Amino acid sequence: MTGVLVIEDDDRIRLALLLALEDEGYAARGAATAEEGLRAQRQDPADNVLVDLMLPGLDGFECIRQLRRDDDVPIVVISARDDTHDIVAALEAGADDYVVKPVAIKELSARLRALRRRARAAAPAVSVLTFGELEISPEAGEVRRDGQPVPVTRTEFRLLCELAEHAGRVLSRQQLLSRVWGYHTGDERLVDVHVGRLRQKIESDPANPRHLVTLRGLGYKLQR
Amino acid sequence: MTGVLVIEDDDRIRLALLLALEDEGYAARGAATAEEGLRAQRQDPADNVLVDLMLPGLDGFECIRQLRRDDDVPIVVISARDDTHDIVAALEAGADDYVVKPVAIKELSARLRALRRRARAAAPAVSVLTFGELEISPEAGEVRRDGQPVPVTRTEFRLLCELAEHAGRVLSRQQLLSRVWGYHTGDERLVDVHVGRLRQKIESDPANPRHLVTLRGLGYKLQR
DNA sequence: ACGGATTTGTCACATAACTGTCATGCAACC
DNA sequence: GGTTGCATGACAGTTATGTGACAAATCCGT
Repeated sequence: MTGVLVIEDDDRIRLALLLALEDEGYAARGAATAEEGLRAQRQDPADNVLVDLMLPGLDGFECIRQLRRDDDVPIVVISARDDTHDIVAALEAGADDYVVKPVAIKELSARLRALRRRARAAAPAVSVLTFGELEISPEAGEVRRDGQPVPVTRTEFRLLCELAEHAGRVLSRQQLLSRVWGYHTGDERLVDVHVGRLRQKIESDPANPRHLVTLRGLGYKLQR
Repeated sequence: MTGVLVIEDDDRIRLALLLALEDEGYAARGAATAEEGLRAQRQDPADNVLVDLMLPGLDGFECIRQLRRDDDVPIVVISARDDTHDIVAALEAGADDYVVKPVAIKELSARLRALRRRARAAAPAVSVLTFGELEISPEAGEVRRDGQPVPVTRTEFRLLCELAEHAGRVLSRQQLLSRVWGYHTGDERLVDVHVGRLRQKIESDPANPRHLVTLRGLGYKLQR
């Protein structure tokens, strides 16, 4: 089923849209603010996003930009204003289409379909981060060494991804604890243990790590 | 320079569009009939096509279909009629966008740009997804293993399609719940059960799945 | 509308896998 | 040489997953 996320602050309109979309066979979810919508999309990406321009807090334009930053999802603006400036600005910000409220659900649905037709094809090669003989693919949830899959646990994988995302930079134990575990306090030795386990799996000589290196007194970093 | 082909029978409007588009930095050409437009596009493909719906002879819808047959060019309909039926029909026929005359040239230009951003590298849509000995045909609603049809239930089929569409990527139980079942909350174990049943049917050794694999703590993925 | 067959969702349980803590020992630093 | 920081192995508690059983819901032909 195709998922749609509706970001719209007016409860009545949002609900109406959600119901109409579900009638059309979509799995529709709603968000009342840009922040909520961004969070929802990050957690469980929908296949389309509808966004109103006039939102409390973060406005629609900014919302679009942030959605675009880490996602290629088709974005349709639903606005009450039929104004060239707004339309151009929204499209420039990264939106794919702009419709003016009120809009017939059939039209909306057709526009979404047309967009997905485009988006699908332009699609997907799973991205891979490479560190010498190491390959890390966050999307595939997979780590390979010399092309061979390496079984890593969830925590190890998250830790590795975190380090890979900031390749070449030191991350302190505190930073890792907070980003990987969500702890904002806790025993920093925990990080050591997991780094150790990870090394056993991804380093050819775990005692003399080449990629996952310690910076005494600072933390760890992943290098090429 | 970006080329645009304008298919519009009204000389005044066509000329006005051509001039405005050139002002915007496009290399614009015109055609007064669908036949002429199709010929022009075949001979020297433009990067975008604008087409009016009301054309003498071959009408706009048919024109779009024929353009689509051998070309993946972004097509924008420019029509005088703001009618849901027309919009839906045009998009279904293969158009990418539909704007109502008169339209601000800045808006048109922005829409063209947004479309080109999406324009795909020609990739014929595959109707059968293959994973080793497994064949999944979403359109035919059929799954085969070594060429033999495998009876799967509707839920299993949707689940399989969802995984197949995102081949090689992990999908969390949440994502699957929301995309296959439309639940946005619920018991994640439900996914496990159906994955298990699916494995019984599509894996040669269900206890050691080769395609429908578990990523502990992350979710499931389908791989080749 | 009815009854049987199929499908779906829930539950409970077994088990394998993972996590965090701790203690110990080594290495680097001053 | 003393101190601090780090690596590592062991271990027990916790969690995640696979699976069989079962009841509710749905489908389907009559």
